[in-house]
Amino acid sequence: MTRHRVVVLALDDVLPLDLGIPLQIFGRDDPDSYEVTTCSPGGVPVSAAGGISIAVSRGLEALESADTVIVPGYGTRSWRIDTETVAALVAAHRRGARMVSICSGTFALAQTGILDGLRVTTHWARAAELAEHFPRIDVEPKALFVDEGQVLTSAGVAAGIDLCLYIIRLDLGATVANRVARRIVAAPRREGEQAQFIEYSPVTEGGDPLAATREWMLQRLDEPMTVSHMAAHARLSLRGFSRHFAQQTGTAPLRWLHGQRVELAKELLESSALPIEEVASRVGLGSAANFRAHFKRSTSLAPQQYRRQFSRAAPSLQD
DNA sequence: AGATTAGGCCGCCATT
DNA sequence: ACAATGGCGGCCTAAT
Repeated sequence: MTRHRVVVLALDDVLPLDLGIPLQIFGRDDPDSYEVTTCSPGGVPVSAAGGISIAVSRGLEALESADTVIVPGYGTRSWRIDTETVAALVAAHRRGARMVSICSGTFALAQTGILDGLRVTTHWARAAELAEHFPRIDVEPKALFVDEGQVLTSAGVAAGIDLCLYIIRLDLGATVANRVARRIVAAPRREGEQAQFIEYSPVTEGGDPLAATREWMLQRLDEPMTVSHMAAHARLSLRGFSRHFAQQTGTAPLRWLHGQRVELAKELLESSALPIEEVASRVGLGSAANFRAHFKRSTSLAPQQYRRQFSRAAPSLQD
């Protein structure tokens, strides 16, 4: 059997985690099945990640012979990609190559037009942005991953693992997929249509009746919110709500909310190039000035400093 | 930066 | 007697 050529397109200089996932999953153990390489626009060297040593840097011409193209998350600076990269992706797709994205990698595929009319997903914090810029795409914010046949997209990096395992199951069957899952210590299977937030909330033990209200709050982080609103949603008195909330989370409602807003802001700062004002409004902290104050208080870093810190090359992971 | 105002937090107590 | 509740008021925090 000829080997199936998997080409991972790196759009940032180094992205150990996202890039490492397909390398790990397709790259070892099954040398008879997959030949895995990386490439990048202009052939700029890419650090291997996750303890893998198979990364071979090539330019976009590598996409010409790919059977599967995987675009991992990228874009700490901007999600725009150049026209050569777009053309290479379009050509690969037209040739029949299977197109896969992980996390914000979906933004690259979106620019090529090959997602138009299809159901896709990306990281939940950026789903609205994707839908806004690419109105012809049907963005499914709650899926872990979406299989549209030739095109498969996945949410955050954890969902990228699920998608890669799913693809191996399609190609080589459940036995091989389960063996790979065991090797990388992943759950052998999570369904693509399962709600995406599950991976972000801690496991809820029994006796956590406000979990639904917290979830409801998380989905409305960009809107104004008062404790009265929360209490109304939970159908409790103000006093009762505060009391239960504190008991279940260890902090008061507003404090918890602020914490969540800052967490979302970190996500956006790391994974997008959105201006500070836009981030401020998306996380429900109103003006940029107010946002800065909050952000600095809980991270002791200004938003821009934080972003800079994370757009630098991250340290390589070992496995 | 300081003042203003709305809203939040929490101890306390009467009620259930 | 006990536990949970909900309202009140004083003090604190957030936001403009």
